[in-house]
Amino acid sequence: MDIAKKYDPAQVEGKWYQHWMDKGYFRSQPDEREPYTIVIPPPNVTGVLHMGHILNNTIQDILIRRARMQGKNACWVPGTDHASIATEAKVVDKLRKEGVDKTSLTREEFLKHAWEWKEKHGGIILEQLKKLGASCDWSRTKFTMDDDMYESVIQVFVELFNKGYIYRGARMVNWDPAAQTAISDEEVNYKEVNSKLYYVRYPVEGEDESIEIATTRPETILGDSGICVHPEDERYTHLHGKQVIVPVINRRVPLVVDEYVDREFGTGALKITPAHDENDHEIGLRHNLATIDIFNDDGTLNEKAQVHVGTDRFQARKAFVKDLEREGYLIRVEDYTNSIGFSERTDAVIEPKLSTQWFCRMKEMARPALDNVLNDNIQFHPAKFKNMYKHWMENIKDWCISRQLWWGQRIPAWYLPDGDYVVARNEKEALDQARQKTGNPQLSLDELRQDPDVLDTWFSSWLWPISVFDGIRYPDHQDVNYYYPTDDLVTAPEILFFWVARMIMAGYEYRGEKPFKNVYLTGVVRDNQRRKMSKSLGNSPDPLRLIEQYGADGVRVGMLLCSPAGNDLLFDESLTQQGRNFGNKIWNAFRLVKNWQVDPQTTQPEHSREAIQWFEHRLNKAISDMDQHFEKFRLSDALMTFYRLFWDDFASWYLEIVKPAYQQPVDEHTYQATVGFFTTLMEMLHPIMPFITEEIWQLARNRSEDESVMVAPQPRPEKWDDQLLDSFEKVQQIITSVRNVRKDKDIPLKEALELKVNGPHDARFDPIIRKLANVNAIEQVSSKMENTLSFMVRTTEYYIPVENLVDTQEEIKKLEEELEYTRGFLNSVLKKLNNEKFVSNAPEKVVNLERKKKEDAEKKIKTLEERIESLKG
RNA sequence: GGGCGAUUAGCUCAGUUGGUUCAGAGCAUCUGGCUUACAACCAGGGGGUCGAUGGUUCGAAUCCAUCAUCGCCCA
Repeated sequence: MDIAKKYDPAQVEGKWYQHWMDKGYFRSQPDEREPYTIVIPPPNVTGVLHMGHILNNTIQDILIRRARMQGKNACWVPGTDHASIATEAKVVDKLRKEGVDKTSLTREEFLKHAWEWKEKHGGIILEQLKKLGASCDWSRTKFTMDDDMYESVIQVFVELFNKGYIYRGARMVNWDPAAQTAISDEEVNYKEVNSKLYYVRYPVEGEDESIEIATTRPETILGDSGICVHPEDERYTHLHGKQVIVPVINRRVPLVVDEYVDREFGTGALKITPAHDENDHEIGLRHNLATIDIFNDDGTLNEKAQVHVGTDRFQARKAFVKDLEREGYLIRVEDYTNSIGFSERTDAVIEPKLSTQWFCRMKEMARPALDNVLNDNIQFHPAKFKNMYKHWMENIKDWCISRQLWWGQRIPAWYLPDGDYVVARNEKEALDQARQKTGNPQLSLDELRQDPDVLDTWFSSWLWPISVFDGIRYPDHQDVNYYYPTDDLVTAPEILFFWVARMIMAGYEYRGEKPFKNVYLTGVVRDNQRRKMSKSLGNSPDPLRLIEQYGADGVRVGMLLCSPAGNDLLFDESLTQQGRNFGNKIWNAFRLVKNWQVDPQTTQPEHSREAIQWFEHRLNKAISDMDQHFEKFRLSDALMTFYRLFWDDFASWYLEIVKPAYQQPVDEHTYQATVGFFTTLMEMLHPIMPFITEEIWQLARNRSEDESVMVAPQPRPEKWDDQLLDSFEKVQQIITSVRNVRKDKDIPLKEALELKVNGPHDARFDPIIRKLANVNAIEQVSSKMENTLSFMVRTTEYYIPVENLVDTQEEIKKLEEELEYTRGFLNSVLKKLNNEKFVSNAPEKVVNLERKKKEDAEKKIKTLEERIESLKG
């Protein structure tokens, strides 16, 4: 067989992916088998593949492929979410470049553009995942704005509203006065800026004194409706219950007490502007203070400010400071550094603004979501995230679910002419309700006005594990009954609250059951300087380029090599290279085996027979180790277990033992066993490196058209003998020692040596020692030997007789060093054994071990001493 | 400011309920090799008082306390 010297992933990967697709191996339908289900964390429809996706989807693919090979009915549902904010921003941007202003379009016209954009760009990321080898059931691909998904969201909104969970309320939003829209917290960039801290005096009514406050935003004084001090602050105790006069505009406001106030900051007195500060708003609510909104939407002052009406907020600040100064209220100004929010889109300073929004009550739904994580019905990997989750869930706030956008599920609320509203699944139901509510059967649809806002994208994705199986609209759908609850969710800790927690809530609310059993939390992909990978830094490699260069298998391995669960991972391209090198190693090992001539007449050498036995045991232990790693979601460790098994045990030891001499044939037994090992190894590795394993698995034996490693059973461990493995380890040490002697004394491998053994020695693997160390005779002796080089493995001494090469002084020195170390070791053991408390308190097993150590050490010391004695002659 | 977590070899990390020569792995590094599967390789070697201090214990990388440094979340 002619096999390329270097493995070329590019020639292999596309071919097999197509083959798997053609065979329908990714497809899943409910049947009598046990299901294993993953729903993909839907990537943003605007997105392109980045390293985070590579990590996340590599892990999911490993899990799903492994489950499939374990005989489960594996179903991985792919899809994307509509990402209302990001997508709308992109579409608005595109239109603007074409000279079209969003405000000149109707909602319908705009949405048409948005859908066009989605059709054109929306599927890119899923196509890219195919290059990675992702074995999703593509026939199930979902999008959060698909009709059925849209309908599910609306249904949930209506139902939760009817349950009393959804309500309208006031909320402080991040207002961008330039774009004149509210933006999310994620779109606010905080920057440290140099600003001023203004100290201002507020006269106390009916007293001859003033109270002093410090503020960075003096213009908001115009919206003040109170002054607040700490209840235990003695400086102000005498003022409790007084009224204070807001400077310049002379508004009378109460002085209230609240523990929120930091006595150390500024003067310990806080001005309260409920309309323009989140915390002030809360204090205002607690103390029934007025809410005075002094800004227009464009950031200019309105008539409620009373002065400087129509002036921009920053101009107004300057002007008002002058007013304060002129009228003697300004005490002093200090330089000050604080953190201010800027709009990601327009770079305008964010103005906190009160607005009416839709909210979803969280308290009731949070309860089961918290309990079932705390009691491990749902497990987080790593478990440390439980604490964070608990803290968050116990302090959960209601969820603001409305967004001032068009791209998304439009809120199914219709306002009546009198300002009241109805919530319904559609216009017809809304009208019916409205007529009932108003008692006016003549009311027409024209008189109703639907809420213009859409729902938060998370309000779609929290239903994802249910809605992709159409379980909201049809709770008895066979798909949802079969696949739900799903098994494992793989996602980033950043969205533990936004998404994971809410899915758990929706799961219990709608199915009375968890949405998944395990949550595997990946880290953040960073560069090797610990910087987050980002477009603006340009420090993220293009994943598709990496796949082209190193192969999907190589990229997958590279990703896993640096990804212990939950830790950030410092990605470096060299890891991908390591992955590719590993593929090449496997490939060349296969090339070796495939190029052997098999001769049925040749009898099996003893060393091969023993090696096969050993490797069988070694393999079973490795399978078991890998199983345990997978069970604990320690994918990195599972890979490393295999990596070492293949590279060290299989390639460096096993193959070197059974390898026939140059141009010699191999016997049938050994060949079959070796190919069998290869097949098993490929099956073990397949979930991690799907492509190369398929290529080799197919070439290893004559396969029928319908066979594939991806649907072959995953190897299960049989019993292994630890003692046998231990014996082999000794053999490895012997061989390494002989190699060291050769290197030390410059004895080429071609020159055969003799080996004399003094002490306990299991001769079982002697044929292996003969072959790998090129030893022609291994002989037990009972006395010290002169004129030999020596080494010890455990308590046994080995001699290599070599003429003229023995440097006695050097030998003695080496032995003395070892003697010294062993004496020290014995000493530490004796210390323990002579300790009455140790012997009486420690478990017997531990004490016995120490006794064994003592015996071995004493034996070794004796051997060494005698040897030194004899060398010294 | 509140909460959570981390600190082990040059780098990235393991180290399971305290107990086998327990201080480990991969990479990097050093030495020697093109030995016809593989230089994307082979054979060997070196390297850490487990962040600091104190405590509990017969015994601590592991448990407790304090401190230092770093990170994350929330405000």
